[in-house]
Amino acid sequence: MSTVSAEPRPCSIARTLDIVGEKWALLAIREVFLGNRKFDEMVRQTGAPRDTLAARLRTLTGAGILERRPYSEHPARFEYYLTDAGRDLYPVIVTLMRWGDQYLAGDDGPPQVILHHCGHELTAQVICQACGEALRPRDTKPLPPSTASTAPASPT
Amino acid sequence: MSTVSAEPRPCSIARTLDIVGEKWALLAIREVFLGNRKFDEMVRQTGAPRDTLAARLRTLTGAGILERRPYSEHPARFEYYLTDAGRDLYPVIVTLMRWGDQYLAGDDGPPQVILHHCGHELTAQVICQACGEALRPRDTKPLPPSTASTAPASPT
DNA sequence: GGGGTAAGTCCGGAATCTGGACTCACCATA
DNA sequence: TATGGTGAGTCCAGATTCCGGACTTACCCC
Repeated sequence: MSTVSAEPRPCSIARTLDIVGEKWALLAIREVFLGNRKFDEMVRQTGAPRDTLAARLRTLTGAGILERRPYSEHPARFEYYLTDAGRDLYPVIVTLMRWGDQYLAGDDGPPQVILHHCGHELTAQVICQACGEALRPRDTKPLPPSTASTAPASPT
Repeated sequence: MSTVSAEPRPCSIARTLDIVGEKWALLAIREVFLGNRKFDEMVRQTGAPRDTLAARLRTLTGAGILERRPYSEHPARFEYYLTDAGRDLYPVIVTLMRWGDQYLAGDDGPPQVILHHCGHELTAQVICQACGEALRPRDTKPLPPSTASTAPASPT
């Protein structure tokens, strides 16, 4: 029986992208990281259509990445804060940024520099948490998913 | 003069997302990292509409992230390979994956395990390249862009 | 009163996405 | 020889989403 796997690969990357895999979503998150928590400010800084941004903020709030907090009652006004899950997207943001700095910066260099508290400008690097070595694609090998998911939990 | 900055923030993240900031683009790249270089295989594994995937592959090829190489003449057949720029997207892929593993994995745990050549399952971690410390948002501070871009290269 | 700020919503046209069918050229099998 | 599969797309028509701009409501300040 060769079930020709009509289904796409189950994958954390795909799942993540279903939530944040869109330009304006990530840029909204970027703004919150930069400290801009207000709708209008995000519109200005990202250039997103107000409509679209409103939709994204709803999605992100619903997904538990942002939290919408009122800071004024009568003219109802809100600010967006990162949840823990949202803060954990920082690595995604900074790796995207690093790639852009490397491949898309103009003559002026990176348009935005981030300072690390160690005193240096931040250059994000990804390592293997176990051994601390800088990560290179060639040093990794995906395990066949069969190992984990086909076998119904038989820890032979 | 309050030029209300009608322009969105110049930003490496935004620029990067203009190229890879879409689900199917990143998933196509994921497939190539996993060793699936052929169009049909990518369609199967990602679930992307053929049309859309074809468009994304064109974009990525044009952006210098993938390279399209023929492996058969007469029925013209092609494979996609990562360029150096493409390989440098690995950090983005693995940080996305890690987030999904953390927040969206079901009871079965992460659907895809990657083995590092150190012998451990890969858990990607982002550090500051200068000091080696694990990166936390609170330890970073964006420099006002004025510092770098307004001043026309005066290294005072 | 006039202008600004703030957080959206509403609109209609434009662009994009989608699933499915189709193509064309080869190969393997019965 | 007929049948079916693989592979890399293209074509289509309908559905969805995106976009920019105008609008709303409620407050504050001068």
